[in-house]
Amino acid sequence: MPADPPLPQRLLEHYNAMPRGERRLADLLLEDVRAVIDSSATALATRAGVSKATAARLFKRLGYPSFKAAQRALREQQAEPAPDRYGPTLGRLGGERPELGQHLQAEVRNLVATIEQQRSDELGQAVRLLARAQKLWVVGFGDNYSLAHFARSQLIKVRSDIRMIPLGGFSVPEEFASISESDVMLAFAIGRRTRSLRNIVASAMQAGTRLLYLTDGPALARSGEGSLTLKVRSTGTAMFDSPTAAVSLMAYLCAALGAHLGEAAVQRLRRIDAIHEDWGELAHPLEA
Amino acid sequence: MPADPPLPQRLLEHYNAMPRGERRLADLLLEDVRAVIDSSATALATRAGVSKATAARLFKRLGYPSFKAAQRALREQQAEPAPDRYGPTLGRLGGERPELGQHLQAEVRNLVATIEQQRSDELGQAVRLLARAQKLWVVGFGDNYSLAHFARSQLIKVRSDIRMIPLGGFSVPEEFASISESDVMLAFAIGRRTRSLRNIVASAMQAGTRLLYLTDGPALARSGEGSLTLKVRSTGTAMFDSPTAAVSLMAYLCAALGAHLGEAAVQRLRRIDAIHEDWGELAHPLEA
DNA sequence: TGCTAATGGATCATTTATGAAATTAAGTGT
DNA sequence: ACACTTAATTTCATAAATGATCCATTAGCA
Repeated sequence: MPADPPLPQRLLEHYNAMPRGERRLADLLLEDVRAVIDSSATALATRAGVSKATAARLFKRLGYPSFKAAQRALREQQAEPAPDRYGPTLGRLGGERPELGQHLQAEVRNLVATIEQQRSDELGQAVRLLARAQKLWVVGFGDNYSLAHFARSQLIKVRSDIRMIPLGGFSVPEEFASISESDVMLAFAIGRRTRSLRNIVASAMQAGTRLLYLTDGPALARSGEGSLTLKVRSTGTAMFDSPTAAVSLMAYLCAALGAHLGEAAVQRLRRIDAIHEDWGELAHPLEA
Repeated sequence: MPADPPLPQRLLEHYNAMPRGERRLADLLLEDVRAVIDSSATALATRAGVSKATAARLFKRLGYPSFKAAQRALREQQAEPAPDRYGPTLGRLGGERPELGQHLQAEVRNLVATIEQQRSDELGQAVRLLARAQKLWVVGFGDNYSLAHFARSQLIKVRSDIRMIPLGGFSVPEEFASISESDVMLAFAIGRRTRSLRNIVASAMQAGTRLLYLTDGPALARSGEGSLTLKVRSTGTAMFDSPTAAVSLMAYLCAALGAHLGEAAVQRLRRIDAIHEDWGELAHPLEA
């Protein structure tokens, strides 16, 4: 019943005050608190590249009397009712704010897992897809729309001919009709997958368009020839999933595409900046 | 012509290797690079709560021969014709894919710094703002549109009466006219801030609307009564900044709002699910 | 031009952090 | 109950980090 703060919380609270070595270990734990439960202090220290002494000190700093005590406490916490998803919200109603530390912990895990899971050659292939597409179709329905919008807003800084689906209030099939074999479709399928997505993906494959498919679910079924699935993790702590890792991966891909395109991309960026500047001036020539 | 990397890049690169004091200063600079140009080393050190010596050492670590040299270099970069954010890219052109590991590290740093920087009472206040607003105006221009869209798509799952600005092809002032004192505006100001944003924020304040302002820059100027600025870090490793941390913070806020609203939110979610299901069935009753 | 104030850079004494090794505690098997 | 093993904790010498202080240089000003 004492309900001491969970580990991620404590890590956050003391993060600033930690010296380098301890921070190294803290970073590790932020990625994976379970490690404390499973591993020994020695193993932990080794994994983080610090000495056992440092590990001991960290747990003291966090307010535990010792590593052992911390481990015990955490094991107990772990054993307690495993609240999950909507259920718990119903259960612990009444304005209980979810733990920030938990959130961070989950996000970091997602991020690390997502990024580490990527195969270098696949990323390279993805970048090439994005670069060589004649037209690029960015697809995101429902909750995926924001993600798609983000992707497009970054990609358009670096190359031209990018279409968005769905577009404004326009009917999808009409827009989609102009897709061709030399195009590429970048489709987002995080969380709830809609009918529309399945339909359009199916149509695209039928049309022979190559596909770059970002999902937190299973890979594309018949992903043959040129199509590619990138998996991301989006598990959230409370109520909703979080597209953070997807955003991050997409940000990376855009940067990578920029680097890939090289001079062309840079020039495009410059042009965009110039126009921005002009417009800024034109709109309000009075501002300081 | 050597086109040395800009300050934030360097800061991130060396961040892990920095001892506590230098890190404190680095954090300050990541929030406000301009400080180097404007302030003296002494002032900087004082602001960060470290000694001059530490400041000097930091700049040495970053690869500059001295603080002065760094300041000079940065002033030049700043003064250059176009905002040369892309300079470095030009330097290492030619399809070099940016380092995945670096990206990940930077993202995690941003995340941790962003989350850790939030004050619990402010987050609580933010949630209350979101909860009590009669109407909620979600504002995001330019690159911030995706973010705003994401925010709205999550928030709408949990409460009603959320407006989006800008909306479709509609003129902003016309929409905005109906704002009232009992409303709240959630405004995103990551990266490039547009005229429109400044205008609308100014108008909102004038109208007495409370503001929740998410930014990677300086806080809102006259943030009196009820308005609130949440700072996020968005420093990217290559070419573009990354809104990852902002997305994550927003995801948290939405979850927190859900918890805050409690039963009401859960019921709303259920209703939404039900409708989804109905529609799904109705649209394609044949699918497995 | 010469004086003053301020700023940056370097030095060094002090504090703090760190790992190797010694010590203690907790098991394990006999 | 007794070695014996293994892991945690403490100790301590060393290394690193830090800030106060001093000196040199520059900028501002009369």
